[in-house]
Amino acid sequence: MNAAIRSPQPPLTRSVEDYLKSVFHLTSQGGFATTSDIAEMLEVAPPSVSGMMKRLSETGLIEHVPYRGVQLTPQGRRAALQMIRRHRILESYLTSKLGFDWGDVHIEAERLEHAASEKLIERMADALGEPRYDPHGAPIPTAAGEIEEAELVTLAEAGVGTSLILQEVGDENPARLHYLAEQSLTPGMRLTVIDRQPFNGPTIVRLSDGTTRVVGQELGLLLFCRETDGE
Amino acid sequence: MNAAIRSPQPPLTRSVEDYLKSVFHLTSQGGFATTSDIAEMLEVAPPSVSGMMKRLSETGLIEHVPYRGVQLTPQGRRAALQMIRRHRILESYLTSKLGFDWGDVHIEAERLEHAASEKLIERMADALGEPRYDPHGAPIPTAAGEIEEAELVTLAEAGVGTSLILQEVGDENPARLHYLAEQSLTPGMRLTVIDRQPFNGPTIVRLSDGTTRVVGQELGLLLFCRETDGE
DNA sequence: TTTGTGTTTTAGGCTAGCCTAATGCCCTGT
DNA sequence: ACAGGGCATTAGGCTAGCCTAAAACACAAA
Repeated sequence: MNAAIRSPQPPLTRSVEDYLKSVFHLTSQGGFATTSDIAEMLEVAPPSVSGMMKRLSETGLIEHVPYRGVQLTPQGRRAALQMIRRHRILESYLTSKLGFDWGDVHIEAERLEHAASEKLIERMADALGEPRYDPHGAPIPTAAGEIEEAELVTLAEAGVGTSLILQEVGDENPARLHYLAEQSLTPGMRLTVIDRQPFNGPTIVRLSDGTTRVVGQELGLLLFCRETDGE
Repeated sequence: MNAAIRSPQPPLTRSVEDYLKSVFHLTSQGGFATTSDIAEMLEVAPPSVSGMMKRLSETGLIEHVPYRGVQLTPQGRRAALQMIRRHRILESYLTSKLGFDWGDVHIEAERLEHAASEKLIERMADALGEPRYDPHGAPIPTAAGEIEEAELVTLAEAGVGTSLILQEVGDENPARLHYLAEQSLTPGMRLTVIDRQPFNGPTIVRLSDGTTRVVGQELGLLLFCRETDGE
């Protein structure tokens, strides 16, 4: 039927792309993303989310269980992962090729990810040598839509005495990132947990250069680490 | 008055940026940009242009003479030149740093120019060594908003016997650009006009390598050249 | 001077996305 | 078992930007 021919994937709007990313992040630990969580993440009012969820479930990008929340369909997940790939490749490119600070790249990538073509992203990935992690240590989905899922522990909950490698900084706040970089708390750093103060107190770690750091709980919860006892 | 504090320049929307660019291009030879010319350039209906012109003249970006056309105010011109700078820096960066074909960069830059920050553009310009011309030979406005205005003659109207340097290709059509590149008709090329057929016929030119090209009027009108008799 | 033609503008309508206010649903705590 | 609180949804409205159809205008030609 001639009339039935329609674009296989009517291009998503910027808003839709943002909603999909939010749902992806909010459901990455499983479960549903709630209306108010999405609203908070995107800084819109909850009714705006309800409206959008309705549209997105009509177009098959999400599954909406009224009064419970939403999850991505396979199609929605694919679109979300594509956006996350774009975002992380852009962040990587901006830092390593254009001298951007790792605290500043998020906001820049946030705008560019909606405008960059597939081709541009792949050229950038190519120029970078197909990076697997972005500047914050977050895994970059492949062009095919696969993403690494590692079991990481936050520094704030790592056992005293364990040896760790700081894998990922789960934050995009420029001020916090700037501070962490000053403290050499960047992905790849080897850490040993020396001590932790009680009552959600700070964690004391030794770095590979022998110096120590005192990391409060707020920051400790953002530092995702891999245990490396043996090595 | 506290309440009177407002952002000095409420950020322009994508549409507004596009309209300003159109008006700039359409008035570059002086005079007014007409509603229908703008409509054609932006591929929208004339009433949409009327509506936008009304808004833009209220915000002081253009001067609207009803039933006659519009011109940019100094403020509008500044904004337009900034967009054109962005566009041309992006085109330059994409071609020289990311291996894009000069026929493909226009469409990519067209989307990125609305998303790229000032800072990104300046980093790119810096990485390129502050280029003065884009890949098509068009002058890049300075960050301060100045643009070179050269007196160029099109190949189709250049006198037989004159020596020329191809300065700028006034087209963004990928197919035509691809063809011109194949023919080595790219900015910087030295040409000598050998002959021209009557009745808007083709121009025959000799290139610096001694080979000749037969350039039809349609293409000839897009090749802007500088005369170089003496040198 | 009037008329005709083409362009511009006005009128009225649509969608995407956002908002606030009002209502509806779920679930927990008594 | 149900009352209340909190979250989600519906109702109704707004702006930007687009559209088509109708009206207004300018200007040239008769």
